[in-house]
Amino acid sequence: MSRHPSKSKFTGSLDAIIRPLVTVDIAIFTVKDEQLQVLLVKRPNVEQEPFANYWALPGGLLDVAIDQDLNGCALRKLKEKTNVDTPYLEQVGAWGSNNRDPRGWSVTHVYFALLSADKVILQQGGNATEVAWFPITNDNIQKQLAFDHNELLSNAIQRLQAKVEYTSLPAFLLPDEFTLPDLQKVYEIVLNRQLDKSSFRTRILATSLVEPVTNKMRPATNRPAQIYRLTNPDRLTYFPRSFKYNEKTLKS
Amino acid sequence: MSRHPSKSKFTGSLDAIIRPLVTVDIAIFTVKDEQLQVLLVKRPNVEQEPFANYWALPGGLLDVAIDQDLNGCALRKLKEKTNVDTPYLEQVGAWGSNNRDPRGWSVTHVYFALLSADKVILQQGGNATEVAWFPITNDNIQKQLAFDHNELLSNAIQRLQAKVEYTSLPAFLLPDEFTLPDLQKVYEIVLNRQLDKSSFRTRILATSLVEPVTNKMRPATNRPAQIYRLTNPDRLTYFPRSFKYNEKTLKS
DNA sequence: TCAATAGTGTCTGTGAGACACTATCGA
DNA sequence: TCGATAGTGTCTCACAGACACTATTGA
Repeated sequence: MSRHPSKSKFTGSLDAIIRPLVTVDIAIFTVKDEQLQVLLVKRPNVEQEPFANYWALPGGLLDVAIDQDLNGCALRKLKEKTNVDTPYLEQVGAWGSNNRDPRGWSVTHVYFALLSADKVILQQGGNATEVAWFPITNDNIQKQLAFDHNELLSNAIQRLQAKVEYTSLPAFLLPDEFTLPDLQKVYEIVLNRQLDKSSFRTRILATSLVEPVTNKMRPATNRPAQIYRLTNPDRLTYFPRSFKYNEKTLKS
Repeated sequence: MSRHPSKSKFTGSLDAIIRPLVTVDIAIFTVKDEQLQVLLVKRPNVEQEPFANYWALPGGLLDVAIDQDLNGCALRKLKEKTNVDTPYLEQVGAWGSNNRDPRGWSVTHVYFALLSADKVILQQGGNATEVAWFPITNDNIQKQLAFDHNELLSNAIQRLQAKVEYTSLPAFLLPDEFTLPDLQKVYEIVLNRQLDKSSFRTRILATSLVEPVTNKMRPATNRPAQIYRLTNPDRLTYFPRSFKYNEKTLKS
């Protein structure tokens, strides 16, 4: 296949086809102040831009001149807002219809990213758009967002929570070095429920997810905690069972 | 939001944006001849159509005039090929890049559908395109497909197999009435490995997935089998644990 | 010594897997 | 009676959850 086929012999027949708008939106999550938070941007108040002054997921139009692929587009938009370029990034899905954007038929591609709060430098600038963290409470955001972004965010949260039940995803929300109580706390924040300490530790230590940083303890006014780091910072660990495994049927 | 916003006040600014091609491709699975099979169509041998005579996943361009949303587009294309209009349908994800289609930047939205073979009427007609079932052997298709469809299909198969480990998905590959040995057989075909009869039956009957059709047995030259049907034909059942749950880490 | 948090041990329950066993049909 | 497949019972094992217990620090 040709890489830049703009003058390919195949282009002719498709020029007449009406193409929908194609966008990417990202739910960027972090844990700050003992809460799961998501990054939102305020939409500009300018002519021809719908949902002026509404808060929205960061994202926007795919740029066929810049973006090589969909993931690259998501990474570009993430970097513009947070200056982070190697997050945990996962595609949640695509939503497309003739009525989700007043400008016409549009398809958006939703990603979620997980970041440690200490790695983010919020880019409050550029075109004067505001950028801020908002807490997720009761597994949702308490705010009316632009477009169908409430639904998109809700799906991203559900995906996140579902995978947290049986994977090491929350580790990507922490700094490089952390204690097991830190890790448990992040699980509890994302899942919005308490976990048992003993079974949590057994489960984590039964895998090779983390390794202790030898002779490094977190000092405190109580018993100090062993400091760990990820054995393989790019690997997602799957646990043999889900944390809770006693509900049976869900909607198709 | 306006439903048909072609004359909206917001349209003006976006006319200059170069938009990628937007398509939908579907991996339509069934079980026939004791094999998992996928429906493929042969690409036409006409001017300006890339990959002439290659087999491909059914699908193609989104039509903003006909399709209300992405799922609707997938259902339309499914119906065109199989005449089925209520399959199990699930979005696998989106793949978009500047080099996956020689005609230019394109995004495709991959779905998989599960059908009982007895419900399908293959539409061998119209524009003389060939349509046929191809078996999945060794968890893959042994054939060079058009575009990046080998990769798309491979992802659909992986998603299917992963979910079969802990859901009732294979039930959608069977006729309305079936026996438990039938159901176990379909699991084994999709997973490409044997399952233990006793634990399989315990697991299925511990849920309300199926109900017996009273006094209806499948006659045979041996002990006849009880016939069951789905308690709720549109519901997907999740089992408390995966069939196999002893592998630990996978790539991020 | 005490408060506070880190970390361990022990017991229970659930459900998957292995596998031997019984049941029921037609030929 | 026998072959073949349907269907059951029993035992083991892994792991989540509950919860009581011990360990280690600074103030």
